[in-house]
Amino acid sequence: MPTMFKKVLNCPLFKGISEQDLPFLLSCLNARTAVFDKGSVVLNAGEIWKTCGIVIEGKTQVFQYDFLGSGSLIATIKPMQLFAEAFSCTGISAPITVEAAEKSEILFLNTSRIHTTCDRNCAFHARLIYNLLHIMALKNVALLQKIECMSQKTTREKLMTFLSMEAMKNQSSEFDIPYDRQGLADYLSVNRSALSVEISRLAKDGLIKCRKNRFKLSENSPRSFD
Amino acid sequence: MPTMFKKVLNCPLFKGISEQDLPFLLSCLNARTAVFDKGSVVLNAGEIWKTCGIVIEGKTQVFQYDFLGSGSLIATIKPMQLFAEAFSCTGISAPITVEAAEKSEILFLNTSRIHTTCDRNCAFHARLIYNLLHIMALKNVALLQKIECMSQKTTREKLMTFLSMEAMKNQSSEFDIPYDRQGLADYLSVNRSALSVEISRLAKDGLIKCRKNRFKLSENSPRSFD
DNA sequence: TTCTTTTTGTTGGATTTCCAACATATTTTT
DNA sequence: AAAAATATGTTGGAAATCCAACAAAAAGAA
Repeated sequence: MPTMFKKVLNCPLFKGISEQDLPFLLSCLNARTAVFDKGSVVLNAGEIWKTCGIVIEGKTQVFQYDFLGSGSLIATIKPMQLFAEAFSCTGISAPITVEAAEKSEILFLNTSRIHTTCDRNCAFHARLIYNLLHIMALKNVALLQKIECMSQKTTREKLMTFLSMEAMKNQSSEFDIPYDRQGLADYLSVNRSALSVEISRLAKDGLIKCRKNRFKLSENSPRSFD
Repeated sequence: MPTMFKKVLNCPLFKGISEQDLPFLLSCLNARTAVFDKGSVVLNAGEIWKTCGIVIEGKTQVFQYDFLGSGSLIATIKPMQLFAEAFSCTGISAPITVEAAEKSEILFLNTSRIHTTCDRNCAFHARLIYNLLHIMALKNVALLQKIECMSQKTTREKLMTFLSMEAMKNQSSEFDIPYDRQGLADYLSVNRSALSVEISRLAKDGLIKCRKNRFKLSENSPRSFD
């Protein structure tokens, strides 16, 4: 456990929390850890989930099973990332299943203990609430951006919308994207080969330059960010 | 102002707050109201926004302007609904523009005052934080559901995913949807006429029954909820 | 009611995407 | 360095979507 303390301080949820406060805080949040073998189920769809999870070590994957029973990968949760925080806040039954993609150690926190100020009225509690709000707000923005990309009509527009956003984030017309081709295709919800075709076409039309994961929007592109 | 007090108590953000506490709370949150004429801009894209807004009366619309400068409607905000709460929590510059669709009265609240416990350590503050977390979590879930629908490959799958979710929410295989055909087409990001075709086809195939906005999933449909 | 306006359904052709199959390039392993 | 594995680019036909135009139905106004 103590070895885990130092790691967990890097989690955005505990940003600004000092190392000596952490043990109190974790007991306050009813924290418990568990280790899951590769392929085992961490959270089953349909359950009412009162805790959020933080991946300490390993990797878990979030699946959504549709009405036909076939599952699609929604997200991959890496160390220090949260999952199920939204569902545990709403009290609805989880529409997702979480599985360990490899042997993983998970830290579970009672979500309601985060926003319920405890008797001890600890100072770090306010910071924790701020952090959780911040994380949820960021996820919200990220989801909105994905929707904005996906709702474009053509693959070309989806791609340009995505690249414009990335340029904006990086404050530069030249930047690396965090996906490989298949990953980007999944994110934009288009066919991989169709995506490759469109990247080539945009390059041929002089709107972008692209080498591997590095893109550059041309100056004559509708908006540039130099 | 006092006439507005009673109305605002119905806003989910103030759920559980008593009428006599409200004035203190509003001053705590640096509340101010403003009236916007039809067509005027409430919030301009690019600004760093420190407040969230609540529509008291009227209607506002949220637009997202893409890299070509053409805007698409993201959401319509009706009385007692919040907007810009996610952006004001993150501190990023707003990627959206909010306009008054009709003459509207807006209540602005300093978001940071919500999660920063004030000196007075007021009891209702905890409730407010809980409410804000709940609202953001619900939005998060709603966005995830929209993404799940949109990421289906075919119009038929998009539609069935949406209808299954609605059936789940209503705990029944028969339910009303909150969109007309054009609205549903926009939500799923498909062509309206293609949507109509698919609804007819699903009905012909016996998977659903549909009359106006009322749908019924058939018993032989992959999942039913009776 | 009748007329007008709005919403929804239907059709066919143009356009776009998907998909499988394969070529080429890049990375990793031996 | 060679071989294997993985990632990316390219092609053409099949399938799905878009789109405009119009028909039918429903809702609202006169």
